[in-house]
Amino acid sequence: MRIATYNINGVKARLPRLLEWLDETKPDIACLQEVKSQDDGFPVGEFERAGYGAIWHGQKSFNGVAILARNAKPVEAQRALPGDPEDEHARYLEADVFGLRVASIYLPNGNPQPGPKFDYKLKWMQRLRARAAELMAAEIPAVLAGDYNVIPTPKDIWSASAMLDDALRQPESIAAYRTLLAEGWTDALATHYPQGGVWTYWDFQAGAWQRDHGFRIDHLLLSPVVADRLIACGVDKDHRGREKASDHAPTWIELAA
DNA sequence: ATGTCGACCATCGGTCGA
Repeated sequence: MRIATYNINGVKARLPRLLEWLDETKPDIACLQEVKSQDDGFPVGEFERAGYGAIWHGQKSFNGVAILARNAKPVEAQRALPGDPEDEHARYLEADVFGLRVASIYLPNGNPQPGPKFDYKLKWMQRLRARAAELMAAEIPAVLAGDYNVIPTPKDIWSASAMLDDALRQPESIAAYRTLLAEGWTDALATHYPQGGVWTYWDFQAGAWQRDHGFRIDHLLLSPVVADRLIACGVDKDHRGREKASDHAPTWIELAA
């Protein structure tokens, strides 16, 4: 079973590319972020024609997450991260599908830092930790997939000295991410590629793609029983280089049946 | 230092977020 996460940066602008990717790679589950569409503008019919059931949490202009499943409809388990009723951002969706609990996560970017956006990011990460701990305590087989907006180590960016002032590399952001790992979650790509050098994002600016100035911020975190089933993982890098591509590449894991 | 892109409002450019 293949599970992918893909920050698509606008579902309407990327729809042809997205349908092409689904057809070429046939993930069983696809977690999407930065849908950038209101609920009623989500192209559910296009996905259904492609053989994918979908649930989504939309928002005008920004954010927005979705979960697609091949020849199945995910059963929604949680909409929005618990812990702050005043948080209106559409950044979290959780569903049961194919015997797994799957979350699609669009973690706040947090720039500029310091500032209120960075404070929001760190509070959001505390809430994610609490939710993840609930799933862990209940021993639910789970995959927390998405754009974490965290560069976990210096091996996860093209230059160890790049972006040091950025919210994605702050010690507080990295510590919050590492706390998840310390509590039993497995970073699938980090486990499979300990040497690093695997990117999932290349900025649109400054020729970052052409220079391979990327970094790794799209992560799949696996609960223990799911980690035991991990047989392969990777990044569909060539999709980043196509016409009208997102600035992220699809990132995936393969689980033993 | 800068380089791009999508959504939106409301046009044909500016603003925001990334």
